[in-house]
Amino acid sequence: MVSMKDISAVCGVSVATVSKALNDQSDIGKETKRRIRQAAEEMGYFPNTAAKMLKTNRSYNVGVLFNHEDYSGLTHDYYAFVLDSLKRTVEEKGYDITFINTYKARTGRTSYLEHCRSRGFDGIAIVCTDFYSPEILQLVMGGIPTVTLDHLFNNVCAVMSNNVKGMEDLLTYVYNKGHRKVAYIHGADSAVTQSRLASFYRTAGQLGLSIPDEYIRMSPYRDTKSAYRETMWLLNLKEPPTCILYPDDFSAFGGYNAIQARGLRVPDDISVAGYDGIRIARHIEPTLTTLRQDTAELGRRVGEKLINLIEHPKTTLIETIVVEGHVFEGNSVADIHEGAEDTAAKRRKHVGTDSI
Amino acid sequence: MVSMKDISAVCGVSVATVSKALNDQSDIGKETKRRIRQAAEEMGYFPNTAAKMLKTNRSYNVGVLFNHEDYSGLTHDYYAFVLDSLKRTVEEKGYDITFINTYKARTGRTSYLEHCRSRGFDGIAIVCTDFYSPEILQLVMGGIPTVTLDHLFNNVCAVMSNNVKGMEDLLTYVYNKGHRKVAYIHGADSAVTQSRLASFYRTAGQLGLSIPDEYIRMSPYRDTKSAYRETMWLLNLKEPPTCILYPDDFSAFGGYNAIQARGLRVPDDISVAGYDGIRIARHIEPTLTTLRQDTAELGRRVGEKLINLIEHPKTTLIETIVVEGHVFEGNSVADIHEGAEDTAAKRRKHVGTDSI
DNA sequence: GCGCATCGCTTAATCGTTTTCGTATTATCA
DNA sequence: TGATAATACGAAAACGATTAAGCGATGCGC
Repeated sequence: MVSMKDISAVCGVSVATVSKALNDQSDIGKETKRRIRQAAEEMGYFPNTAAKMLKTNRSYNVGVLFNHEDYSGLTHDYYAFVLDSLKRTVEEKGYDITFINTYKARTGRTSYLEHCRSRGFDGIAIVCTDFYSPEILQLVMGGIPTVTLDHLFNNVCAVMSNNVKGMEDLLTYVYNKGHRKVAYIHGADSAVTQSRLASFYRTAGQLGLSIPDEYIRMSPYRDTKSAYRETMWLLNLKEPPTCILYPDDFSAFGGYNAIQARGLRVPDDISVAGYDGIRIARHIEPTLTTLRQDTAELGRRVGEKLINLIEHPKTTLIETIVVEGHVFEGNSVADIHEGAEDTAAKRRKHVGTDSI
Repeated sequence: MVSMKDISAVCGVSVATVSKALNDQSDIGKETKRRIRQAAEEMGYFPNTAAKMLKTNRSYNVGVLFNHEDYSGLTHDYYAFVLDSLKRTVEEKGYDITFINTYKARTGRTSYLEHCRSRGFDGIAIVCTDFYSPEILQLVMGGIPTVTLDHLFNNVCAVMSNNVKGMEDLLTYVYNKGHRKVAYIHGADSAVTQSRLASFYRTAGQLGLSIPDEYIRMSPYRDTKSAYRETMWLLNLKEPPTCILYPDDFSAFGGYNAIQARGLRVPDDISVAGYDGIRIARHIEPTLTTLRQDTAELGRRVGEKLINLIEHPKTTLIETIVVEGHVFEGNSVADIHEGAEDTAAKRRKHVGTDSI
């Protein structure tokens, strides 16, 4: 490990001079600077981050919180894509990403905040966790620049996918396709679920849709089995819906299965829409119509905001950034307008009809 | 940020004593140790990792290389699950995970190795990257304890999914279901592809299967469009296969689509098998029969090996660890034994038959 | 020629730890 | 009692960088 001292010895200058030359400070002669930089290059010098950190209190490292009880968000398409984009964004600016955790084999369990302070993270991004745990509250109050994803704390920057607009767009899309009997299987209770559900009701009202209570069901996120059951329940109604909205794309596939098991077809017999826009949804037939959240943009905005907070703490606004999604039009929602030569009919003609 | 100096002042001892007390060294009085630890607790002390690192040359931080040109492995189910497991494993032992990258906004681009040395990683896991780049070679030769996933370097520990056994099991499974005309769409050239392909040929030979050249096709990993085309090509053969093996599960779904577009059904008309065992494959009907790789075990073994290398460099074997997968039996492969009351027939009866 | 900036570099302190070596105190034993 | 050993603690150097302050040399205006 060649250090500045080694370079200073070789070049016959002091370490201070080396430091300044390498950091491109102004009070070093041109020629000296060149000599030093060349020597550093030749000797294979690279700065010791720990020493730099100790001295400057800057780590150029941001912590990312990404824990869930049972599974880490890594295995969740939505979060993984956001993280991927976040990673690119901060790396381009010279920051590294380290996962925040709570283990400490040698000293026993530590809190998230202690972990972050120990590591000297310049900032933290809270992407996926149980936002209601007191430890998280302690963390966001800890004074380290912080950005959260899809959750709002007082006085903390947040980047949120626009769930209100998203649900509005999705329901409106379905409405415009002629659907009047729309069921919504929503996810387990959370801030996100609340927004979507409220938006669903509001939009339904605006569109003049009347939604019977039995059309609103609950199924935990990403639980295909449960979505299957709820779908069956809806299909068994005296007056089943013509379209079902799901908490997420995974669940929508659970719906596909139930519908198929009943000998029905998507979208010919019943329409389905998901939420998220995970990759696979575009590769399975019938491709899923879903509200595609802009994960690339979400991650980018989290990263940019965080770095702004770090580098310009005074002038950076504490704000909530809202990122829009859009309806990805697959072919899981049929156009059922009166007499419409709809896709379902076209398909039926093409493939030949069977059951029902 | 309360430091040891603060504690020493409060307790009326030297910082050396504080350090020893906190590190549970033997040459400190019982009572003093208690006092110091209590004070540290009350004052909210936590060690400054940078200072510790500088002094001890240990970071308790491992670097993970996880880059691909176009997408990071994060968005890839297989790698994401491995990383998830790796993360748990090392965190339990008190290590953090930081992504290795190659940006350095302030000093220009750096090599992977420089980045690792700068950060002082105790070890590195190379999970997903272009193993043939010279920079990777430089990295693994850099003298930092290293474990690679699914790639073999000289004198470097590796954890490998058993592709030979995997393909053997999968093909044998398909054979046992009665299939004699088996096509294999393999992935783009790589060590992994080579193993699987070789194993495919060898196993076919052992089973007495003759595989016409036209049954062997190539399609890049996870490219559903390409898999679609290749599937079409196979279906257009004078004598199409009864079963198609795909490079991965994503591609298999591309196959599903082609088969469906032809008005055929999986598995009634043609059987399909994937590779990987990504989560969604178990939630789409017909559920995909696939070689499920044991991502949890793979990640765990990478983590354990790496920490052993770090903590016991002398006594830890440089070896290749092979992890077995297993055939996950979905219902995408039909039993086509002569006269078998197979699932396909059952399904046909149940659902009612249509086209073809 | 004198005062004063400017330039280019050095000295030395500092960040928060760890660790070696030394020393004062007490205990042990012949 | 005096020598020795064990115990408990402190002083100080070191890790590798940054940075404020200082200082000699040069150039410039008057």
